Amino acid sequence: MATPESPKGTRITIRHVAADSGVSVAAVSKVLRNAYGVSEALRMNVQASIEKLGYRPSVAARGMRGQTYTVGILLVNIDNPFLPQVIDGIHDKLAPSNYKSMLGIGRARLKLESEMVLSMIDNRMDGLILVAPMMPEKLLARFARQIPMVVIGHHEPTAADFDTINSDDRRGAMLAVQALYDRGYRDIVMFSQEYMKDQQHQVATLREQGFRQAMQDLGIGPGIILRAPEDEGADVEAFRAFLARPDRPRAVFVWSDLHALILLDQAHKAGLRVPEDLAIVGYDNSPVAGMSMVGLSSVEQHGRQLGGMATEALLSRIEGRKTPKHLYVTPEVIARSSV
Amino acid sequence: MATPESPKGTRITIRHVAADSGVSVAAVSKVLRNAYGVSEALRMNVQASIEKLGYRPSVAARGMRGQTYTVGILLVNIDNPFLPQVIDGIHDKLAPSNYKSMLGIGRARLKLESEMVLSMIDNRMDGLILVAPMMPEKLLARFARQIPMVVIGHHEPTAADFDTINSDDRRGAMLAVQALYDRGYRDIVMFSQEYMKDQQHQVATLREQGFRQAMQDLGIGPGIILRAPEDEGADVEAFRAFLARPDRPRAVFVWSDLHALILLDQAHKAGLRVPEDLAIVGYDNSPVAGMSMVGLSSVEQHGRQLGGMATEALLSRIEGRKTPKHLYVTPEVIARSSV
DNA sequence: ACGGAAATGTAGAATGGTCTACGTAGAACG
DNA sequence: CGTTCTACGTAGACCATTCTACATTTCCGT
Repeated sequence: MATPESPKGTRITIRHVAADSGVSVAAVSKVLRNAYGVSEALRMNVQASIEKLGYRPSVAARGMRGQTYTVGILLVNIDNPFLPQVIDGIHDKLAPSNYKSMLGIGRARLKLESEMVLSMIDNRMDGLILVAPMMPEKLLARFARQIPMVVIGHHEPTAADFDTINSDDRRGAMLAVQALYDRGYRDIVMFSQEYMKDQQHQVATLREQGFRQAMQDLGIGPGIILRAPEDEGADVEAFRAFLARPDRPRAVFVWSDLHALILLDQAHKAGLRVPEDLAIVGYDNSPVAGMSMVGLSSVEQHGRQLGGMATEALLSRIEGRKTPKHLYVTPEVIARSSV
Repeated sequence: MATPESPKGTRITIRHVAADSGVSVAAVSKVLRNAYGVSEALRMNVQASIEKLGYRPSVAARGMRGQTYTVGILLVNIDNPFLPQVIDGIHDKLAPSNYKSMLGIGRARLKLESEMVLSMIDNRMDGLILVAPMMPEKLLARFARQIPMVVIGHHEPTAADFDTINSDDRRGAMLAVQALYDRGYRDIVMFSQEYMKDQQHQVATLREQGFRQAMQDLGIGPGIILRAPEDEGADVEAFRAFLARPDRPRAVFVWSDLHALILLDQAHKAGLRVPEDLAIVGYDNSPVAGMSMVGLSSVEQHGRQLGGMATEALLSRIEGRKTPKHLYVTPEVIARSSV
């Protein structure tokens, strides 16, 4: 199992293996790729040499003609609590295959994000999974034409060149409103993502639609949507101002746990009782939400499942599938002490 | 700025650039690498063609002979709150250089961890930063002989083939004890990592040493160290049992916030008042700790700085430095309502 | 104006695999 | 027993770059 020392400081290549097992280089290559036309005897023979010499194929060399057996995963950023589950889901599905994964972090910046994708293409990766990317459909489509691609957490239901796997965000928002309604709340507002161009297919937008829909269906108003700025500090200020309003509604649906937690924190600091003075429902069901002193109600997205489905889609796409898939997972409200 | 469509579905290579600008392939290569022996005129000419054609060098092909300008970052796992800061620190220092980064996740499993490192070597990356790796010194050293390497969050002060960048964990533990002492606590225990072989240089071990040292220096006993099992569920049970003990000490220093938060959660569930019935200090100063309803005191490791220093070390090592560096950053206690 | 050094550019091998085309041996078939 | 087919294996081109020589030009000081 351990990696033997390379004998002479020089790396072991496919040629060494071929020499050791007394076959051609091409034959070894075939064994490595499980390609057609190798007898069991040859395979065993070559495998033995590979183990003996501790040979590992160079991904770089492979990439020049064939596959690299590496898939790239692009994350919006590293601290979103939604991500670990998704990644676990991906890794679990990837483990039995002989594919590896490499991650890139977009840091929620468009330029960095596309820079990372390009870099993954430069690395000749076999396919990409983008998690909650910020880039517009046009850019996604352009990249997708160069490499098999699956997108999680970004709605693009008519995209022809890549697959999308999403939680049903409209549904999730509706469930959140329903949960508040069931507990007697009627004056409900939503805190959503800061407005940005090109966001018609962002998850936040879908959640806004679900929110409005539910409010209307239940006959409790048009559904007022507020937006806090994204910058550190400004968001806190916005929440504080909201909490200080004399006409403050008694219930809030926040588009992400990250922000819901800040709101909850501020409410706590302002001496408000939760849920008596203010009820809150977040989105993501992050681990922190479950702590007893936090008790934030939240919408569970089943990230692990999303990751698994995305991986299956990607692998089949690498195998050659061209027709796009656009799949959804139904979310679920986890009610805690904040409602 | 936008990437132009590749003209014929076939990728643009250095040859196209050479043809377009009317120079040799080697000349273009020189421009790309900022190599010696290119006139300003040539450089401008070639650069223009590169922009015009939207050429991007293939990392895979580069890896076959030269550098890939990619550094690999290996993380223990994805949900440790200590990591985002470190990664930000790395990225900030990497941004001005023309290096890119790719991440791998070890999922706290030794086999997976070394598998990832090997994979990064197979990818011909130029260097590696390992964050809190689990693997023993011997394995680290073996890898370090194959690729420039810097390790964060793993003490190996005598390692000859790689650098280590660490928070001064002994010091951090001592500061934590001191903080509790200053507030009048005398019966202090430590919750540390589950015992594992080969851990003499793990951060937890150093923190244990610091804890014992401080307890002795202050003359308040030998310093009792408890260990909770790592598995989900069992740890909760262990904490609950601890809290139920009739002779339970009034103050606890926990080796990581991840566990401190679980303890705090259980204390809260058990109806204990913090800090009146139980004082807690954690380690990592994770964002959650700062929330007002959590208020966990914790030791700040200055992860961003660690990441930055590691990156500088790695780049100089890639440039050819061989003599090892072993650097430390002094931590700091952030006192909150839990003490 | 001359000769050596420095600056600039080029040709072609090298890198470590994969893939296409093809040769060969044995099996099946008539 | 000859023919065809199939399974197995091989030779050699190929991928996109870097790097090592080397050739050519320019620059200077004398």
